[in-house]
Amino acid sequence: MRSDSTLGFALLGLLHQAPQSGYDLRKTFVSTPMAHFSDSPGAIYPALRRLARQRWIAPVAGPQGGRRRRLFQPTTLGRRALADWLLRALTRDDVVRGWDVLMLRLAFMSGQAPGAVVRFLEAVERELRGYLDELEGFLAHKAPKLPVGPQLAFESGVEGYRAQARWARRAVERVRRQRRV
Amino acid sequence: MRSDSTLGFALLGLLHQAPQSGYDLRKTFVSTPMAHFSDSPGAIYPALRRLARQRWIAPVAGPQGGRRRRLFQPTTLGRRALADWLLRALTRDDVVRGWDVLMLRLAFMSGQAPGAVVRFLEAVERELRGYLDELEGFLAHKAPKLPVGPQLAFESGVEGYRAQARWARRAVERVRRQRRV
DNA sequence: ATTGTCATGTAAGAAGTTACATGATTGC
DNA sequence: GCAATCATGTAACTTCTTACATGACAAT
Repeated sequence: MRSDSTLGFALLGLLHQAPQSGYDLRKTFVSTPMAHFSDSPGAIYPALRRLARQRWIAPVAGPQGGRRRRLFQPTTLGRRALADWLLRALTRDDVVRGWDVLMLRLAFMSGQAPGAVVRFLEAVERELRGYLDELEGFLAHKAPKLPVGPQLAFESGVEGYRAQARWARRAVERVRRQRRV
Repeated sequence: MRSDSTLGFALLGLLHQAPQSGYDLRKTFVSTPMAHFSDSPGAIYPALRRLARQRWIAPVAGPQGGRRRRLFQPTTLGRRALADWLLRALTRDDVVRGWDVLMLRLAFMSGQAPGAVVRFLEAVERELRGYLDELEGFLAHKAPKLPVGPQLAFESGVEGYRAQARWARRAVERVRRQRRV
């Protein structure tokens, strides 16, 4: 049992920051601009049960009295699974089709081994440059023959990847500078 | 019956360009860089059956002999449904969370009423600017207090929306110029 | 006491994934 | 004849969505 949905890892990462209830997690999803997860109880409570079933999280004794709240906390196994997921080697596919997931991993990565963020960002930039080289070929030779609609849609994609590559470059420099201090 | 999954509309749009078989559509998905749809038969054939069941597409008599192939073609009802989907009014949510779907709509929009593409792109830019205004507020006041990871992840998002806004601006100008000729 | 909101949950169904199954046809 | 591949399909499973259900606490 070494896998879960993205939602599962998002919950695991948030619980790693602080033990919380399902209701707390839902509130985080509605009030936070960074990730676009659903706040539906039909997704969150079953996901929490999945995590609990495979012993990645466990209930914590909360404050007695007041409203009923079930607080959860990652287990040792869960922390290891989170670290594995965060530090997993990057693939081209992660960068091309899974940008949101990558940014989720980046957001949770601060607490991991020093240097992990730098290595992660360097890998992101490397894969992006590689993919952009492929795209430039298509852009030069085949894209001009397309109708306006598809052509614009394709260019939007290319511009997106370019922007991400620039962002990655600056991010690497910034994190390197910070660590040196 | 006025809805379907994104995959359903992608198939409908491709069938509108030319009657094809499920196998043809799968090949389009693997060989085309613009949309990242799955080529799995377990997704495509059931989706085609859904479309056929609600009378949006119908089988066409293909060339006799040769391999067995079931060609499909949109019905009048299906063409109308496609047009409705393509020309549907834009929401903030379409732009913020559904970029890929928007670009799919743009790619299929060439065949629709003249001016549709311009109006579409103008709406995209308008919604993007509005959302960016919201983001700038967060970026100035709350983002600096975040840890590096979340901060970078957030900035990546902002950079993405900025790039899309620039792209939309240029796209509007280009399409306007073309139409004037 | 009653009403609202907090907090957790479940049921039914949609859609996609992986993996397997099945013929038919083509190329050699 | 036989292997490869073309082409369609199905089965089991996972996850998420929408909508409803339930009860406990809080405020008045």
